[in-house]
Amino acid sequence: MPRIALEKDQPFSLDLTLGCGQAFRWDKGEDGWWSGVADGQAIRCRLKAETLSFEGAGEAYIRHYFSLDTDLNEILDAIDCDPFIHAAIDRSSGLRLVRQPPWECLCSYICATNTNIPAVRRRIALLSEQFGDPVGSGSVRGYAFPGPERIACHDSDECLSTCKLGYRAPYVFTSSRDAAAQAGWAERIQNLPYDAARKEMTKFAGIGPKAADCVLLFAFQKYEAFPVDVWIRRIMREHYLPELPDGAPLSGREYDTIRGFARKHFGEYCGYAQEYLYAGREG
DNA sequence: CCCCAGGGGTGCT
DNA sequence: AGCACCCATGGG
Repeated sequence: MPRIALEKDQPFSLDLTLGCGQAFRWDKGEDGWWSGVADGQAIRCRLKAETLSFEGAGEAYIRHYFSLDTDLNEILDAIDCDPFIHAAIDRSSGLRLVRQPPWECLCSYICATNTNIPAVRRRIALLSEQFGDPVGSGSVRGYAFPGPERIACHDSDECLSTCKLGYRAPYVFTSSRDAAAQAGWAERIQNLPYDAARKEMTKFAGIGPKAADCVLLFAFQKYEAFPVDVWIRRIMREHYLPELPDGAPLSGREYDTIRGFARKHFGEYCGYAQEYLYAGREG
């Protein structure tokens, strides 16, 4: 079993990283091992003391996926600018943003509109079982997330009817056609600055400002992105922007107010601040 | 039965 | 441009 010895001064919590809701394909078994599929690899891993054990992927991929090359302390120092975020950082120390496969991430956040995390996980699992290839062997098995062409090759979004996507099915289908038609879309987005990348992302069907910010943060490492959902909005109103309305639907203007405040207050890594705030929701 | 959820598209004004 | 309304599904 391959292992990675973590550097002493670099905090890393596997539980917080995989359990915070940024990725939808990981499960923690009774034995304490996490299992999931990423980039067509069925992976099992466990963190004990300062050692990350893993199988199913190469060391370079594991380091890349978990952003182990990122100096987390530098980022946390940068966003640690008030007592509330300081407490959130203390509470969730070691949470890292992973590097998700772009297409899977895009699809995941189309499926994440107006719903909850368990339902999103089910939809992504169904899509993988329905359209993806079985991968792995022995104790590590699963289904690869299907490339866009696996969905785009069908005649209509009816092919998605078993995946419980509801009104999101036509969005997934249209975005599959779109992504399949332009092979280099992810590299193009990756090479754009945040604002331009965000504009490009919202051209995909079913991707609005919120979903675009999630994909930019979780798949493209655009740490200036600050996704605002009902939880983050509540936290920001209660702790930073008391003048925000309570109860009314979140308008585009209010979204930009919150996003703009966060960018100025937390700085260029405000996306990391968002995830630490989100991880501490409900308590 | 209810209300809520990591919202976006459409259409009206 | 800003706003109202609809969307289909699942969790609690």
